[in-house]
This record gives sequence, C-alpha cells and structure tokens, in this order.
Amino acid sequence: MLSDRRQRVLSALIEEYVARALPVGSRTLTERYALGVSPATVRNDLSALEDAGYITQPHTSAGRVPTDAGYRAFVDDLLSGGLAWDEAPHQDVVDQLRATATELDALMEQTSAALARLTDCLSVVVAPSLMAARIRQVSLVSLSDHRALVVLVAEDGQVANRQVSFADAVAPEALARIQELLNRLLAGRSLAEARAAAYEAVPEALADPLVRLVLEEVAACVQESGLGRAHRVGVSSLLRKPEFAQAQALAPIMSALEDDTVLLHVFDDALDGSCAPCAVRIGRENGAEALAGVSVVASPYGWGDGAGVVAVIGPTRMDYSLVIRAVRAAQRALSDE
Amino acid sequence: MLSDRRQRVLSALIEEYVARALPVGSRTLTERYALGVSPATVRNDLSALEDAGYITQPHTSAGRVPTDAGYRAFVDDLLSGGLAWDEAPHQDVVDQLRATATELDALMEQTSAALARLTDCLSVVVAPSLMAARIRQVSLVSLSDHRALVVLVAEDGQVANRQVSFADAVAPEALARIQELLNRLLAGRSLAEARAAAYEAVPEALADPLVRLVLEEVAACVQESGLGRAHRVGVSSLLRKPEFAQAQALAPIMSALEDDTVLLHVFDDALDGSCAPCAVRIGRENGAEALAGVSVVASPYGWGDGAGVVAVIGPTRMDYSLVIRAVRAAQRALSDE
DNA sequence: GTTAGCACTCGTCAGCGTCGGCTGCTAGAA
DNA sequence: TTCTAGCAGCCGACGCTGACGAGTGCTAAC
Repeated sequence: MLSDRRQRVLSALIEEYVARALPVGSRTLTERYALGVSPATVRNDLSALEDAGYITQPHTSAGRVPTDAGYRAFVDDLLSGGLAWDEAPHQDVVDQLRATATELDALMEQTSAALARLTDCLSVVVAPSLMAARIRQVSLVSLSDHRALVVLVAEDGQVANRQVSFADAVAPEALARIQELLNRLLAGRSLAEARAAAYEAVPEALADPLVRLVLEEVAACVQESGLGRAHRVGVSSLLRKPEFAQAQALAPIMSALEDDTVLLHVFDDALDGSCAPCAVRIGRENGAEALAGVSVVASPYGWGDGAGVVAVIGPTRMDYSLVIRAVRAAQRALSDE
Repeated sequence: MLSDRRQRVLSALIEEYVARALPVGSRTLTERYALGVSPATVRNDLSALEDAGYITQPHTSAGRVPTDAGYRAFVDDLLSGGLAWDEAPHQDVVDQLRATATELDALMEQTSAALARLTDCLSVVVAPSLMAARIRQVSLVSLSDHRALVVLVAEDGQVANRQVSFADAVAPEALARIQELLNRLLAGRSLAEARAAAYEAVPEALADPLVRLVLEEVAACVQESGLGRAHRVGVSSLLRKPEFAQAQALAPIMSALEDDTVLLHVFDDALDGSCAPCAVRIGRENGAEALAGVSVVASPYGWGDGAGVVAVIGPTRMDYSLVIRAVRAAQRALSDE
C-alpha cells in the first residue's frame, strides 16, 4: 500500500520528530537520512503521506508531524518485522533486578524505577490480582477480643491482609479452628476454585456463621487486592517533555492516572483480546478521553486472569522501539520470579 | 516588634496573595480589608514590612509578595494564637475514614486522598516503620524446598513480609520449629527489644544457623519497612497551581518527591525536635535544595520512634490555616485506629 | 501619625515589519 | 513515468515601539 520509499520517509520523519520534537521538513530529511532522493521528491512523498492521514502540518509553511495513524503504521511495521522478540532485551537489567529483589513488592518497585529510567517516561507496575493465584496458607491472627487479621499467602509469594471485626468476643481457640478449616478449604486452590468446591468439600464449615464471616472477608480482600497496588515512577520525566511544558496540558492526564480504577480500566482495554506480548495504544486509541495525548505500552505478567500489568506511559512522541523492548524486559523480570 | 496594624496588613496581604496569586498593592488592601487607614498609610507599612524582610517586590511598580520569612511570621502567629487545636477539625472526615477502612493500607490510601482533595495540594502518607512496633506473630510459610516467606504481623495490624532463600533444602518440620522459636523470641516485643533480649532469653536459638539466617531476614524486613510505603496523591493539584504553570518548575520538585529516601529525610528534618502536633517548613527552610519553592506541613502519627508521617506539600503560597487543620485531622484519623 | 497629590518607574500588550523555513507548483531532465 | 531544480508565496517567530496602567516613594499639609 505504501511504497517502500514512502515507508522509509515516514520512519525517518518519526525518528527525527521523536528526537527533536520539532516539525520536520523535507530538507532535514534528505540531509540526515540516506533517502537517495532530493528534497523535492521527498516533498511529494510527504504530500502523499499527508493525504493518507499519516502526517499533518501544524500550520502552513511548517514541517510535518506524525498523526496517531502515522505512529500506528510505524509501530505495526516495527512489530511485524523489525523487532526481534526472542532476542534477550536488556538481559542484564533483567538479571540484576532478579538478583537484588527479595520481596515481590520490592521487585515491582525496582522494576518500575528501572523502566522509568530506561525509557525516560512514566512507568506503572500493577500487582497481580490474587483472584487467580493459588493460596498457600491462610493465617488468622488475633489482634484483640473483637478483631483479628486475615493474612493470605499465595504460592507465588504474594501476601494480602485484611482486618475482621467480630460483634462478640471470639476465643483464640475458635480462631485456630476457623484457621484450620480455611486452610483445608483454600490451600492449593485459587479463591475461585475454592468457592466452587466449598459447598461439597467442607459442608460443615458453612454452618458456622463465624467461618462465613471470615470467608467473606477473605473474598473481599482478594477482590480489592488489585486496587491500590499500582507503583508509579517517572512523573518528573513527563514534566520534562516539551509537549507538557505547559503544566495544564499534563493536569488532566495526571488526574486520570492517579485514579486506580481509571488506570486499571485503561490497561484492561489495552490488553483485551490482544495476544501479543505487549499492547500499544496510541493517543486516541486509549479508551479514556483524558489520555488522548499519550501512548500506553502495556504488557501482562504473571498467569491467568488476574495477571499483573507492567506499562510505560509517555507522549505519543515516544521511542516506541526502545519502550517496547524495555517493557518486554520488565515483563520477563516480573514473570519468572 | 511588629505593630498590630502592620501584623494585620501582613496577614491581609498574605490572604490576598494566597487567593489570587498576584502581587498585592496598597489600594487593593484598603479596598478589600477593613484596615481603617488610607492606601498611603498602608504604603508606609508595606515599605516597613519590606525593610524587615517579610515581603518583597518582584519589580519596581508591582505590588508586594510575601517572602518565606513573611509566611513564617504569619504561620507563627497562626500557631501561637488563632488556631484552636482542641477543636475537632473536620471531625466528620475523621469519622468517615475510620468507618470505611478495613485495612491499614486502605486507611492510609483513603486518608491521603481525602487530604489531597481537601487542601488541593499533594498529600503524602508514610506507613509507620515496624522498628518500634510490637510483633504479634511471625509466620514462616514454605514456598518451595529452598524458599520460604517470613510474614510479620504487628499488634497494630501492620503486616510485612520477605522471602528467604536457603542454600540447602529445609524440611517443613524445621520451618515449624524455627517459627516457634521466633515467636517465643519476638511475640509482644518490638524488634529492638527482642534483639537485646535474644542472647539471654533464648540462647539455644542462636546456635542454629538457620534461625540466625531467618532472624537476619526479619531484621532486614523491618529495616526496609519504612521505605516504599509512601502514598502520594494530588500531583495533578500541583500541576494546576499558577506557580507551576511551567512544568519545568515542578520537575526538580517531583524528582525529589519521587525518591523515598529524600522524602523521608525531609520529614525527619521537619519533625526533628519539634513537639508541636505538626511541623511547618516553608520554602528554603526545607533541607532539600529542590524543595526551596514549596512548603511542607507534616505531622507524625502512631507511636514512638518509628511513627508514620502524614504531610501536605504545596506551593509556599498555600492556605496554611486550612492545610494545618486538615493535616491535624488526618493525623487523628490515622492515630487512634 | 496620617493623608492627598504628584511625578516616576516599569511590566504588559497590541501593532508592525523583518526574517527564515517550508511548501506547492511548474518546467525540464533522466 | 519518475525525479529534480527553481521559484513564488505563506506564515510563524522574533524584536521593536509606543500607549497604558498599576503601583510606588516623596513631599507637604492636616
């Protein structure tokens, strides 16, 4: 559809624009990129690319700037051909992260920081939901007569906890009994499985209102485990981008990103139905209106439905090749733990 | 030192400047504030206030703007007299927070969000360190032959965890034995106390290299518990402040605030030696050079050395009265849990 | 100690002309 | 056909200018 040279012109224009954040003219392209043709020819190509919707002029007599569609074509090209998925991307970073992190939370934190530094964009790491994780152990720790703490440990080392309040005082022995029951019910299963199995497996458990109360709290705890566990690093990187020199341009974006539910929704949207190792959403492709000016490169990690998400968010004028490789590296670092 | 009227002129000027973010002139002050004197008199007062270093002119023939020292005088005045500490500040917010939060982490998150909304500034809540917290229970959960998870539960409901790797396979029974030993050693004590007591109380424990390994990990886990547990909410509020309209003005500030160690250091500095319910650091009073343009209102919550911190960070041109009351309310919400 | 009046300062803003970069078009070459 | 060279034209960036107005400091009078 696009002639080979025009594809190259588009790539060159994007590369140049990503690097300098200024509209790119025909002369600049011929001077800095070995296109083998004169500026006049490039002008014709640019005109054609503009007609096709890949680039646009901010105003007459300025150079061209890529549109969302232009970036999209560029990225599709990148993904289909150029990028070697199997090659270890930044393997050193992966190894280093793995070696130093002794806690899942710390690993997430450090990965996010490394990703932000590497890409000079905002990076987000969302902890996997516990919904699909297999439960290793449930502890019930008494805090007082009327309060106890449920602590869930998943097989991958994730930990979640939640307080339970009792209307009447509960003896330590009762807690121990409930704990034992819960472990019989949950150990080795995911919560979803356990729910299905509960009625047949351990019917006597459900007779006890205390057990049911605690079980409900466990469910609530798991449900909420996705929220409030997003690590964001690199806001200051975004502040330094020329497209956000006016802070008000960034304000609605940050408002959206500070809200966990919006963030998770954006990631769900981006990853939905895509089986590629990482999804790229450019500008208006993002569901959220506020994010029309940024691109999201997201990748799931972990397993199954409740997988975590690692993502980079930056201006649409980002170095997609670098970002995609970096996200992929982060995904590896987080997956095999 | 400052005559009563001049004090009032200063307060009026600050109030006006906080509201409009524009240099304030003598006429505006006489028109909007019942000072009972003419603009000319106010001009003399302004001149005196400028000589004393409380206000400054951005340029000749512009109005005046408060300096750090001016804000300082204003805040000292506020703290010494006007602000009724004992009055319930936003008690409804406190109650509402307490009612809905079922988890310490969630309480922190929600408190931070409420604080950011109330003050329209950035709010930060740092979890208390486990250093001073009494340990309720230690669990040792086997993840595989060579790995286990240490889970600490403190008496106030805080939870921390950390993975331990073993060089040789460790049997579940051995883990159970270590767990039992650790509980005998730690339960009801803070880690600091336990360390002191360890040698005499349970000498046989330290003979076992495995126990020592796990104990070391517990110590490391506690040590690190202060880090990576800061909730920040309200970056977008800062982006909307006129002083940060140029994003580059905010970039160094955000760089500093994104770094947990810098953040904790700033809070330590601010709270050091102050026994007031909340510390106010204005502009250059902050240790960190990058934070010269913002004010920090911080308050410890919880108990003892490892107390958590709740703080609001905004432009020096902030509504100190509102912010101080809000921080105080947040501190209450977090303290009595 | 306070006030009115006045001269002065200086940043802001709109208007204007120059400069330079980039385009589209057309005619001619490969 | 496809590419190239040259040219006319467009338009934003930038620097200059003068009018405007907000605000000050000073002085003399109350």
